[in-house]
Amino acid sequence: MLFVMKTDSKKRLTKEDWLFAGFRALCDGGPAAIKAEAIARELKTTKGSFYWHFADIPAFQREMLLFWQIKATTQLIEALAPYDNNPADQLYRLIQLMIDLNSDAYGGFKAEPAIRHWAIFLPEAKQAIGNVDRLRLAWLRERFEKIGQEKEQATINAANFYALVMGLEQLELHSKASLKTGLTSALDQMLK
Amino acid sequence: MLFVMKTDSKKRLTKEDWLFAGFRALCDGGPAAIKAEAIARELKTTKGSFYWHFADIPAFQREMLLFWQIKATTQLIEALAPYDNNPADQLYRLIQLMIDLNSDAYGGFKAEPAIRHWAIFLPEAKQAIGNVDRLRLAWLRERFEKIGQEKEQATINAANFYALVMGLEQLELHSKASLKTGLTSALDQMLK
DNA sequence: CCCTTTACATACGCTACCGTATGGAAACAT
DNA sequence: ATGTTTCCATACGGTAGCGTATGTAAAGGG
Repeated sequence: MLFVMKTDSKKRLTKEDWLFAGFRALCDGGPAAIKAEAIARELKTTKGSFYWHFADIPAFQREMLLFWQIKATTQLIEALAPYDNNPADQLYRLIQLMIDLNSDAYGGFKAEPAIRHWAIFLPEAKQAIGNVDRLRLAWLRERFEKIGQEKEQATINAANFYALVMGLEQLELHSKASLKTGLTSALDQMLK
Repeated sequence: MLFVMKTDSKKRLTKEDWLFAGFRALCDGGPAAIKAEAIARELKTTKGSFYWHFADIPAFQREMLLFWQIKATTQLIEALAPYDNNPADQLYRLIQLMIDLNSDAYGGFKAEPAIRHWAIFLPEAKQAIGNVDRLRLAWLRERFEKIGQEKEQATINAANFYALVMGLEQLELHSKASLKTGLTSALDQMLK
């Protein structure tokens, strides 16, 4: 059997198993749901395992954030690297990517809104989000500049485009279709 | 003495006192900080008071959401009603209003981001946010239509403008100045 | 096959919060 | 003043989570 179940038929757990379970908890219960005993029950084990893999809850949270941070920065940028010679195309492709990612990413959970929320109150999370945002914004700004915009306008458009995606993501009054038309419309306006 | 302190020199508390304290707790500790005993300490009283004014925590949360919902819907719309004959002007004025509101609103706390993220996990909050969003979006769409845009484009622009504000609000990489130039730039593009 | 390392189970004391019960003080009416 | 209502304090039992300590089973090297 090549494709084994992730949750079942495995006696010993890895750190990653715990981290994934942590993201699941975060996503459907919020930051307050990141609790050793509760997640242990979900994994059908005990917190003995948790305290073996992690020193304590804060350490666990730090590992979660680090894990996410890496994924969140490399993922999109790598996926769009092949089209690096056509920046405008990259931006339009990005829209579709965000939409797909938003519905089902990271092996079954979309963590970004939850983490962004988490960041309001946990300084560690705030820093993680900050890093990710800066990196993505720099990438976006680069595209707008490559297209030929002045630095100032490119910066504004990058921030606006990014903020728009973040905003639409949480409004949740979007069908996938209307989300795409909205973003496309905005991007059209930005590219004059 | 006309302007007395809100927090001090008052022996008996009102429901509103508790609600305000609840918002303060929400804003700097997150939804998990909405706890009867903790807030009671903050108010230098005991939870006896809490359980006299409110049945339990969920009831308290519902009252918080109701309170906020009313403020959040009436506040901006009323403030802009005087300029109802010039929709474009209203939109540009709205930008300044949002900026001011974002820095210090509702008597010292800016609750919206916290509530918006609260909404991810608490259905009651989700509904409150939904109501507010719908009402604001309808108002925005009306402006764009009055300016002369087709219904479809007006709907898109309303959603995009609103989402942009929400997104920029949480990016927190904005000075007040850059926030204004960003929003103004986007609005310029939307009004062709 | 034994023995060390790795991974988990169980039990414990501790703290923080919930919601209830009940007593009592302060404000108000008459 | 006295009774009533309004508001708060205190004490209680219960639950849930944290982190520690210690026992124990499963892998893997020699």
